[in-house]
Amino acid sequence: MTSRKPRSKVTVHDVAKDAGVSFSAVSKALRAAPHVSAQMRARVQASAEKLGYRPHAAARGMRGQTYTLGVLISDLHNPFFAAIYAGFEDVLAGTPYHSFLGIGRAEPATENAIIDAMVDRQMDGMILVAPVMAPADVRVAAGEIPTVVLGVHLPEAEAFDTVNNDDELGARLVVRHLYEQGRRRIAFLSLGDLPHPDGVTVTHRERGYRETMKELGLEDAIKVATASMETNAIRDAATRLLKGPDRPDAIFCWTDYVAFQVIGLATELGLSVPDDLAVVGYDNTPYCALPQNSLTSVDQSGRVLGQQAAKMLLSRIGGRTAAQQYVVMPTLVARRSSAASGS
Amino acid sequence: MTSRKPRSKVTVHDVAKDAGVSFSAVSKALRAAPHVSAQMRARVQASAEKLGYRPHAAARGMRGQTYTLGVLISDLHNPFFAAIYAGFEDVLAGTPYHSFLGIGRAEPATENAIIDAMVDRQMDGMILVAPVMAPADVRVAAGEIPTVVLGVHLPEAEAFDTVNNDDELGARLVVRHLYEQGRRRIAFLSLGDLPHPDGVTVTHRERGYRETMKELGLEDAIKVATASMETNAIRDAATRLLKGPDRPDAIFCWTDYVAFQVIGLATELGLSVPDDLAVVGYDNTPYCALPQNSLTSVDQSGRVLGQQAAKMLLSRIGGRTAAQQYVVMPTLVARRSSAASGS
DNA sequence: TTGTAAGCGTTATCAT
DNA sequence: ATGATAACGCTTACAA
Repeated sequence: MTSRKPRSKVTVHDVAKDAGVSFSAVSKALRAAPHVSAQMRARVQASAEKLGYRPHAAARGMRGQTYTLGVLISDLHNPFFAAIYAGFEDVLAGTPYHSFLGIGRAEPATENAIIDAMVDRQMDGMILVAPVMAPADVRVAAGEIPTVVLGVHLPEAEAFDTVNNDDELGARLVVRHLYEQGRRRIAFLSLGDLPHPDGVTVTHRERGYRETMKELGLEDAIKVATASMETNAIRDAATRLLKGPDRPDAIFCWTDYVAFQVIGLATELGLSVPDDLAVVGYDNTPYCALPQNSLTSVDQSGRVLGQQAAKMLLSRIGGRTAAQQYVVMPTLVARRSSAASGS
Repeated sequence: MTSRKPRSKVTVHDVAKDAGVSFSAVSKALRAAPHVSAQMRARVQASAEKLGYRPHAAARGMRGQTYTLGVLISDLHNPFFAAIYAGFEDVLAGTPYHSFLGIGRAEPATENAIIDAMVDRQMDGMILVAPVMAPADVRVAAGEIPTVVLGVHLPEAEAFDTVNNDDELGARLVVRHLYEQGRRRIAFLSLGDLPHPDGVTVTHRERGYRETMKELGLEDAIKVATASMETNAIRDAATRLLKGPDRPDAIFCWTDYVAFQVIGLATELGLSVPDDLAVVGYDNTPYCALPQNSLTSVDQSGRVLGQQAAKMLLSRIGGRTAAQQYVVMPTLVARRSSAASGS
């Protein structure tokens, strides 16, 4: 049973009066600051509880912390981010912090504007999830408040921490799996129009793809197509692949949603998945498991990534200054979409 | 080209010194307050620009507005909310306001905690998207800051505005459409375990379903199953429907994701969609259009809902006190999943 | 251990 | 039209 009490604008002064102590004692007692007797703490807490005291975040922000963390997410559509955020909340649940999301729409200008807004609001820290802004700008932003970057490889980072899955390895797993299933003409469907491709996950996935193809002696079969996230762009790029010469017998898509589009298009064109065409995605979002997709995908355990990012942010807020890099190993989840052809 | 300048902690005092005026003049000039000469405004703006001045939101929050709006969203997984948020941003783009999201996880306690956090941070207003908390608590919350509720029917609302699609009509469209396609044993797969079902969209959809079934003389065929949003719960409920006696020839699912699960399960059970079973969803999310789903669904134009909610919130912040109710008409988007059987 | 006092950067109210 | 001054509610030295 939850029930809201109307906020009564109770201040430290009111609590102090009720408890019969000074207002600064209240401030200390409530934050469990040092040099406060247990007796004092008990009295203050009782009064605060009774009056329904809630600290005024703006006032706090002027001198101390706001207990607010910002999370910049590039795209609200991708269900993978929901998993990341869930992990984030797992860790924050036991703390006095609250988190709020800003949506960056995968535009550098928007991302920068949101970061400004977070800094202006004196947030205690922020997590940037798969930002597409310039790495140089990330560096500057991280100089303003404690920052953890998730989903961009910036190993030379000093002012902030990074959390990633090993995208190159994920791509390697995919290509080797497809090879084992008998595929040879394996194409990679990548993300186009990236303003700052360096370090971005898709760039690393492409590298893993290219290198593994070479290792397998398939250098001549390397084929990379690109498309922005608009439905039509994906459709056009996939159509060119499937109707062009040397039709691939497998398409590795940089993220699941693209793979779903490819499966749909292939079906429309009368191609059987997986007999005529194997399709693989990345992120292992919930839709992959649906039988009509049954999409092979790479799982990078978003929840763990989110948990790790939150832990690192808290420790950085706690005073750590040495940068940390966390990398989790992805795993391949094989489903029908990449079964051996003719099986 | 966007480039971040390091935040230099420039205050109104610094700007005042540079411009050679008093700091209070700066405050007024920058907000375009009345009784400020054009000359003064120009000088102040020039200095502010030069120094990279950015108002300190926490300090603002203590006296005036924070220019921060909160958006409470119940579930990050549902791509429909992305459309709503896009509409919201459409309107906010031309204003000095920034919006931040809190994720309520469809739990009343979490929702209340987030609203508290928003109020404590002195946000200027909030939009609650499909909250599941008690209507009484919504009322109390709305008494604290300007509020617009989207996705809950509360026509008696006084302290806040509401924005909705006509869920009852949406359900009517679905049932009549299925009837026209020759379906007679039409089941409704609803959401279970709702702590406060009154006014919630799914409740209205169920009502529309029941009433239309009666109007069509199908009262005896009314069958309502419920499932929470967990994958297993949906699967179990759908299995009971499809393996039980009097198997329905159509299932109307309260939201698209449930419908995708049903399509998958039906396929697994060897049932043809739409020949053996028609499936219909609600929200018309992007996945509906994929050929492997080709899901008939009800479009409630989330973007328009979001735009409307934002406009109403701004006008309420601007001083309006009379409550407003906005209702948009949904439309049915027919696809293969509900085609006439045997066609 | 507790209380006093000084800010934090704004906005708003008053003189001028 | 402009400038000085008093809040806003809190944290944090510093004094008692």
